[in-house]
Amino acid sequence: MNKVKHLKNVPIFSELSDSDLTKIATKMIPREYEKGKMILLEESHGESFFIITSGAVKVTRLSDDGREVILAILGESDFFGEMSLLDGGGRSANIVANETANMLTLSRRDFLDCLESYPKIAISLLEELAIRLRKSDQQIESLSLSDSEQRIGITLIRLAEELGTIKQGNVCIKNLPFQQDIANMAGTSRETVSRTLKLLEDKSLIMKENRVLTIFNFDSFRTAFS
Amino acid sequence: MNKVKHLKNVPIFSELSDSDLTKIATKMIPREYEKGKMILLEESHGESFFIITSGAVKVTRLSDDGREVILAILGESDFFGEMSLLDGGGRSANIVANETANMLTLSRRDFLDCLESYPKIAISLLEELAIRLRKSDQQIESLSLSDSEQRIGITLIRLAEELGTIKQGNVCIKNLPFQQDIANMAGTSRETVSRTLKLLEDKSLIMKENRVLTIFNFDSFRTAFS
DNA sequence: ATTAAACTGTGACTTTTATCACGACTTAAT
DNA sequence: ATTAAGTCGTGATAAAAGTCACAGTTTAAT
Repeated sequence: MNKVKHLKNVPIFSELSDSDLTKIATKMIPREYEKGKMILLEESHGESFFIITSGAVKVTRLSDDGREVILAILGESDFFGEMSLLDGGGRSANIVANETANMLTLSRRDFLDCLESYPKIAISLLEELAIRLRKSDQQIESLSLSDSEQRIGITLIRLAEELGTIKQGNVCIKNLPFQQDIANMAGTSRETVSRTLKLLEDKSLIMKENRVLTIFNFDSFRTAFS
Repeated sequence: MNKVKHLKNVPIFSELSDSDLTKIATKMIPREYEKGKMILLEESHGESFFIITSGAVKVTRLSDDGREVILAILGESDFFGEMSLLDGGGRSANIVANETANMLTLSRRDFLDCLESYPKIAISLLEELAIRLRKSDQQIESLSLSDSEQRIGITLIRLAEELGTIKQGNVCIKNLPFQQDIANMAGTSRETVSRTLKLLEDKSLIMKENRVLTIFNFDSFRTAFS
């Protein structure tokens, strides 16, 4: 029962004292979702706030014809669900467990109470949303005026920041998402991802074998693509 | 000196009492910006929070080669500048007066003080950011999987919601932005906007003459494009 | 270890959309 | 009223990227 330990890693809770965290922790219910299981549905009104304690989920939107846009991949200590709690709107994103994932959940009421009682949480959450909005704007920019190679490069950077581990300037992404998922993040087709990864490998910017991708010299890779 | 009146129209202040608003209003400094004047620069650290009392501004990002992506067009009672104040990050968006505009401004310190002193403001602001994030996600979706006709349609909807007036089911956008601006919002080229507007006019979905565009049957237009 | 299912690489073809070019039209200023 | 600058319409062309098809690999399950 080390809920408090998990909470400390979550940015929006990091400024609270242990005793406050303990109080909040008692209200949080742990849940487990198997790989592929839908956690939030597009049409349902959000009812809970979720913190990921292990595993990963993908945040998607589905078009009428079934094509999927991946907005983000979230991992340990990331959270979600706050959007529908805040603005009451349904139909935001779908969230699916990308691998078996454990969560701590907080009910709508308890979540809103927290915001009222601990203004620091509200302010931290504002910071977090501001950062996300910035990232969204960057992505809009990249989708608007980059070619597919740039977009895929930027997507690899997003993945590296989210899932990668750094080793002497190179970043290693274990458990690389499938090409189709990368395509859905970059707004392009699976085949184009395949060809582009090859191209980047020919340019010696990346290396990949099976599900592991290494970006050489991450800093210069980053400046080259954004 | 009717600052309070203006503040009441701004969603994030709407829940406060007149006396609180009066207190806040004394800290706000009015400023005027002429058409074309840059209000916030990409590289500068944000120093103020702005509320638009008249006129309009456009929020843009510029790529290295000078191409512009328009993220939003803001009008009366909209606000901006809160992002850099919240996360301290520089280099978010450029903001330019699209027509001569009047603002009320609040310094970084006063703004953050407001959030601490009036938790309601923080919560309202959270709602507002959640709504914006949702819109951004929608735009990412549309950029990812729509063709240019769809994207332009969606852009017209955004413009109509922001700038339009409703008349018996039709929406009329006076002061339609130039084709180049529409192109920069929709992530396409000026020529494609020209051809597409013609196409929509041929389909009798819209009508335009000079700087005025009318969308017929806005509801069905909306469902057709989103 | 075998098999089936899922994922990937790649060529050929097609579609979409950007770009270029240029004349026509508007608008605002002198 | 004339001009200049900015904006718009439209054809021709080219480039980028999507789609299709299918064989080769990898992965996971029995």
